[in-house]
Amino acid sequence: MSTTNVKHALFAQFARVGKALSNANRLELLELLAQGERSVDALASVSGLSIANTSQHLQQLRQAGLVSSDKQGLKVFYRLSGDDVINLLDCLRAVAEQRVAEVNQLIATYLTVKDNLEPIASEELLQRVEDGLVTVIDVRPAEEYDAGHLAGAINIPLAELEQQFDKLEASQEIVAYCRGPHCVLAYDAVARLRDRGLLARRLDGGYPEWRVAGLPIEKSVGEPIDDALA
Amino acid sequence: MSTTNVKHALFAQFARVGKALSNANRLELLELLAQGERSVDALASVSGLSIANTSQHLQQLRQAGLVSSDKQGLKVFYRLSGDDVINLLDCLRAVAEQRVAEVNQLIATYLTVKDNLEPIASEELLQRVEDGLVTVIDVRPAEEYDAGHLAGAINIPLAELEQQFDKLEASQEIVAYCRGPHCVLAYDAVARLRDRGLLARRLDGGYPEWRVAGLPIEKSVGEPIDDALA
DNA sequence: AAAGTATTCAATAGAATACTTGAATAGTAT
DNA sequence: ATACTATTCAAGTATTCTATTGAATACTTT
Repeated sequence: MSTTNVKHALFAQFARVGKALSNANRLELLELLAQGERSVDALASVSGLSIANTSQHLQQLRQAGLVSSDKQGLKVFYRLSGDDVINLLDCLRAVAEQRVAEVNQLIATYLTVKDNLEPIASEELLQRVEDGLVTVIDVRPAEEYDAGHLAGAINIPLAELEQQFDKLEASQEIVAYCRGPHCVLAYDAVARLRDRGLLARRLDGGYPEWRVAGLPIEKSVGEPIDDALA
Repeated sequence: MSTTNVKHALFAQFARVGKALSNANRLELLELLAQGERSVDALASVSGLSIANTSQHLQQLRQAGLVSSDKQGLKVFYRLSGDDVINLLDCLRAVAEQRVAEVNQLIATYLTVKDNLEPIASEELLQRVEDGLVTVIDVRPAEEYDAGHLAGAINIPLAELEQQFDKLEASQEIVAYCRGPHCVLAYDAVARLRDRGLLARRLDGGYPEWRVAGLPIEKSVGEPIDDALA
């Protein structure tokens, strides 16, 4: 193989990974898998895709090396093949946020809450948690919380936010987080909390970023995410 | 727009960036642009693509926000729209290297030179350059060297390596670098130098990574890369 | 063994992509 | 003005991708 061909072959392999990232549904599946491993039908029901379609996208992701799978009994569980995949996704999001005008427009129009809503950084949050100054809420579905969450966070799925106001102390600042840097759940939660007069902010990043950074986490169960628990 | 639609719209925007990374030729163009800005026909002739094809790929990259362009006289010059794009490309390469078996096979079969050929890290190289312990050679074409290179590096394009052995001191270690982490030029140069009995290593990363890391660089001219100089 | 469940496979239609060719545009030089 | 150059546009073809449908496979439970 000539030098030029090696170069082309290498670019072609890199392009396989790029291709895996070129479809919105696959990106959503990757974000879901970043929360923890899941079976095909769990992924299908959460993402809203058909089972067959989900299966095919997962196989493409596997061929690109981004996810791995194994069969446990009847079900096949998929997971990200490494933390470097989470980094890659965050790089992709960062570039898109920086460069694609529509992203900022979407965020500005539908997600941003007014005034002082800069997200809080991980290190700062960690400090304030240790000092007991904030209440951290995880607004993801219960099964994702169970698969792993920030140490000290309580789970209030977005759907139950209104009913569980009593869990929150009005005097303390509240920090909400969810699946990742642009996950709508946390934006939504913060907006609702602020509507009720609470001091609320969003964590800059979600559970996967926190975990990859080596910050403290807890797990309720050691099991894969199972939507039947929801 | 509902919350779910916002989420899908965001993933769709991220996917636009992924799509830009899904083609080997576009990745090659991005690597070339990481060396410095260039006109369409310079990119076409270096990459071996037709002019029209190159132009169309560049427009896709521009729509994804990865490159920007402006017309100077007759020519249109393209450049990466930010250093975060270089980071994204490195993330992509790193994941591919880690996860796609074929990448390692290509590297192992065609690029790796035997024994102690671990690449040298940027910080280590910087130290050794300051101590005068190494000769750093830039094996890219002269026009890329002119557009920017590691401070203190001398330019010996790969094609001229054999003729320019006299520039190298046999007693000193030689470090070669080129366009990026998997650029074949540096692998090739190191292999040839070692064949001649010189102590040669490869820099871990290329000029773009060095520059983005904030390490010292030099420029011969402030101009875009023009292949007519070659 | 038979029935049931989870996943994958296979076939398909419609859309998108890559590359080529030749024409159109915008700027430069004579 | 005219010729020239660099790039983009437009059209066409072969290929690839997405999502759907229904069948096939593999494992579990009864």
